[in-house]
Amino acid sequence: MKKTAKERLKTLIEDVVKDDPKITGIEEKDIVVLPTLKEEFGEFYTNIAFRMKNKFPSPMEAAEYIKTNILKLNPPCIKKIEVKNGFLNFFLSDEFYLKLISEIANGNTSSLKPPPVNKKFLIEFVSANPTGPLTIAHGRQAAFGEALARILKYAGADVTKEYYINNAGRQIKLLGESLRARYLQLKGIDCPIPESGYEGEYLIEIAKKVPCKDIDFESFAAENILDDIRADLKKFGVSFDRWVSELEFFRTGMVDKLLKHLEEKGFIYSAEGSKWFKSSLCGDEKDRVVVKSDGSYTYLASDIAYHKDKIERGYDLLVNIVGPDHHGYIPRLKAVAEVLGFNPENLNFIIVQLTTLYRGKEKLSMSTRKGQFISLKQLMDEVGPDASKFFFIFRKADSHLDFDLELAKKQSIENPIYYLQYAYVRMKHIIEFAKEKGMETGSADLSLLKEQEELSLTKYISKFPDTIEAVVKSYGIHLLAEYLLDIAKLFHSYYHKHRVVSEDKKLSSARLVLTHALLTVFSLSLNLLNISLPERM
RNA sequence: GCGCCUGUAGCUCAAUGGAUAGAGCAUCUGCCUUCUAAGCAGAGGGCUGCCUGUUCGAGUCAGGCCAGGCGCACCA
Repeated sequence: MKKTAKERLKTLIEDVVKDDPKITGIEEKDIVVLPTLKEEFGEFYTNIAFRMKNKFPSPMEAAEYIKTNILKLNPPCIKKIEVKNGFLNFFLSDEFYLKLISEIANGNTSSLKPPPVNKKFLIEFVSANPTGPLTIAHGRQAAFGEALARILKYAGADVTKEYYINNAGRQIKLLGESLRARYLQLKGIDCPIPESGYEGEYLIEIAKKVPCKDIDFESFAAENILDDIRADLKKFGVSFDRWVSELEFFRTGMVDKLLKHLEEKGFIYSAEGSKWFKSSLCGDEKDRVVVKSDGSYTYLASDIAYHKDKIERGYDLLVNIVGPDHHGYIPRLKAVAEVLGFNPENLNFIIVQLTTLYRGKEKLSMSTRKGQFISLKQLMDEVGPDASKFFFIFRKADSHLDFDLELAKKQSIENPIYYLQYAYVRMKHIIEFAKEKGMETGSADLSLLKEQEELSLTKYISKFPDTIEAVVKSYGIHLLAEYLLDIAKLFHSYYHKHRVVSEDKKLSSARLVLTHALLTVFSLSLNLLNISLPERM
């Protein structure tokens, strides 16, 4: 695997620092190289001089010392190093950049890869109960999970996407009773929906499909709803490697077996007519019921079995993407992990906050009970899957999201998804236009790319792997979306200031190479974000 | 009452403990004979909710307040 520019710089610093008696107390983790936010500071910087203040009179002098020693090695990728305010700022050589875009434009994208993530991930997400249609909250989780999985995979991780179907328990029982009531109502028999049952109209539609009164209403309802959920997700462009059924953990006896085992080990005890899991031993505020006094199981009981199953399948990291209504559930699952011998730190929860829908200024209040809610399907029908996905992911997961339906439909600069797509179409169009004119890029002289915008764009391309790395580290998908918007802005600006295809054949060729490289980064990024691109606009 | 999340420009939001806190929208001013103006250039706009710490350095970390959202089941 090819080293990124950042890694190369890090190695250089390590080499200089490692065996120098004047420099002590610096460990590998102290050597941090980061992309800069401003061009005046070069492309990367390190703050290592601040870590060495005891050995040198000032960070400035430490920085100068390191700078001198790095330059002695005469590294080819560095144009210059500047010491400013104690920071070492690295400016990479033109050759490095020109080689980079030349490779990318020619289809060799190895330099766009981040340092490999050699880990096995299991990402569980959506996992909505099959008791009703997917909501926009599920939509945001779905968009997030799919994009995260794609980015992790791109970074080299082994990723499994999983949907856990809660098709057992009280809610499903209520669902079955609600469907039965709807069915009987259709037959003219007065039968009320049970208390706190499901009153949504979708059950009437399903009731129409019920063949006779002797069916298993629970599984009939759940299966029908699950079919809709699958169809919605498919339309949304979200797929799963596995669909795991809660019922199976009961059918195979795994739940009973596991609870018994945990009881023998003293993690489960009986009290007040129920059985309790001692989650308070591992950080939960209180113990939790696993077997109710009526002998039925709580959700936690089967979830223990599910997580045991996850752990046994052998993953380095278990990622659960959940809504904010589940946050109280996290400590007990962490306790489950600990009791089952899995490091709770490797059981990660990503809480995707809620979305508030607006239609312009008007806030759409939603209430499932009153049947006033917008489903994911309705959202897709109104603004389209791509715009929906983009709005869902271009904000941090733990930020509440305001989603304006009017804005998402607008075809103007106000709407970032159109801004991106327009940039993409422009790139494609330029390349096609050049092709019609019979332009060639094969023997382009890239040293002709001297404009400030061209250099900025090139540097931005080189930061792609760093962006991916940052996403992997923080699960912050929005960073990639923002990166893309930044490139789009730079490109639009470049487009207006300079012509790619002109009378100057040599210059045109060089600029076409850059455009090709940009297009590659654009397609790749949008693919990772699971957003499709139009051929024309 | 307890827990989680949030609080940054008029609005919606970025910013991995780094340098002068950045974008977009909105407002104002310019720009189409050109590879798509669904676009571009420029201007104004800030006590990062408040207070105390930790640090060479805090929007970021810790503690305490204030405000908003969401949870606190033998539901899932």
